[in-house]
Amino acid sequence: MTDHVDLVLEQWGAERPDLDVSPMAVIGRLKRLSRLIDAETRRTFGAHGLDPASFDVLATLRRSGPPYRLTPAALMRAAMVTSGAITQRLDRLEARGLVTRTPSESDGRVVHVALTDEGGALLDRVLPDHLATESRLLAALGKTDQDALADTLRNVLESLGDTRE
Amino acid sequence: MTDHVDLVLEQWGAERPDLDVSPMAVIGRLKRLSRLIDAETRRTFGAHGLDPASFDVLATLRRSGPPYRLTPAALMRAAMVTSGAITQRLDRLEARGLVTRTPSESDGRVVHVALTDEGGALLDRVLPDHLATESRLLAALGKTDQDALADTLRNVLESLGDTRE
DNA sequence: GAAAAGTATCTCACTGCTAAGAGATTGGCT
DNA sequence: AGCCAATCTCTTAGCAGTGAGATACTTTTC
Repeated sequence: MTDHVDLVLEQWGAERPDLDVSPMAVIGRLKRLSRLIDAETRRTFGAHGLDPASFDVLATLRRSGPPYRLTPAALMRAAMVTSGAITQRLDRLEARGLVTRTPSESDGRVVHVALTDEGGALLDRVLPDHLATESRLLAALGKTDQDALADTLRNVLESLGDTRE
Repeated sequence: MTDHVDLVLEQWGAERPDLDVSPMAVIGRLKRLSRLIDAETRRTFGAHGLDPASFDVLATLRRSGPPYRLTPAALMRAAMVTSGAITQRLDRLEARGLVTRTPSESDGRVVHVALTDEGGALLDRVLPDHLATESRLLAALGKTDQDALADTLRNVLESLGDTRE
């Protein structure tokens, strides 16, 4: 069977046979799959009145465990976005009462972002649906393939410096 | 070794041991890797005065072969973006003289987008650098692993309906 | 051959991100 | 103690995308 990227590779092979375009077989597919995943998960979040960015913040707080509180800097690193993006995400979530911002007592530069009961409850409602969507997206692969895929991706991420924290 | 997603999985395991979060091992990594790839390739394009969106259009035209001409609708499908995004990309590229827009003679609804000599020359300058960047991003994997990864990703893409055209 | 359905492109309001930098605070160094 | 570099959060301008829909043209159906 062949997918869109196979067509792309054939086209390059015909037009630029002098170049080795084999990295595109992986990177091109990662990009396309990423877009598909994004579109699908966006629908799931939308059904609960959320967008991927808001879900990401709520989930990061939720999985950090009690007291469900992190700094904007920690959220920024977890989400791989700029500080400006986090400020805006928090503005939206705070306006909806899903998180609170409190100045730190020990460090005047720092703010503590905490999940409200409402925010936590909303996340717990969305999470099972989200996991079902993710699972459906990977349904074509058996458990062994999924594990192998995760391992391979971890190797690449580690080589690029994506470590814990 | 462990990466950021391993930490995420551990956290969910502690906070919500009732849920099966294993799909995140794959999907979470795809998302993070995609962001890293995007940031890196953006730098390569930037060195040539391009952005990923512009490169994408130029490359799609270039690999389509002579006469290096496609419709906005074809570009839209290849890039997986909305028609509005393509219109804006073409506005920018046309203003820089990298593509031309000509109304179709056989179908009044259709426009032909063609690569100019300048656009083709620019793409041919960027492409080797871009391939080098992609290759570097995957340097941690051997050829066998890369092939296996490409195969697995193709399986998933096909299962989601990502076919040739 | 006229009406209805479909297709292609573009427009526009809105959203969310980045890049650059400002302002405030902290901690290490001398 | 005092200074300087580093850190943290927020601000702002600008950019690129989406979603909904307008417009124009073509094809199908009766």
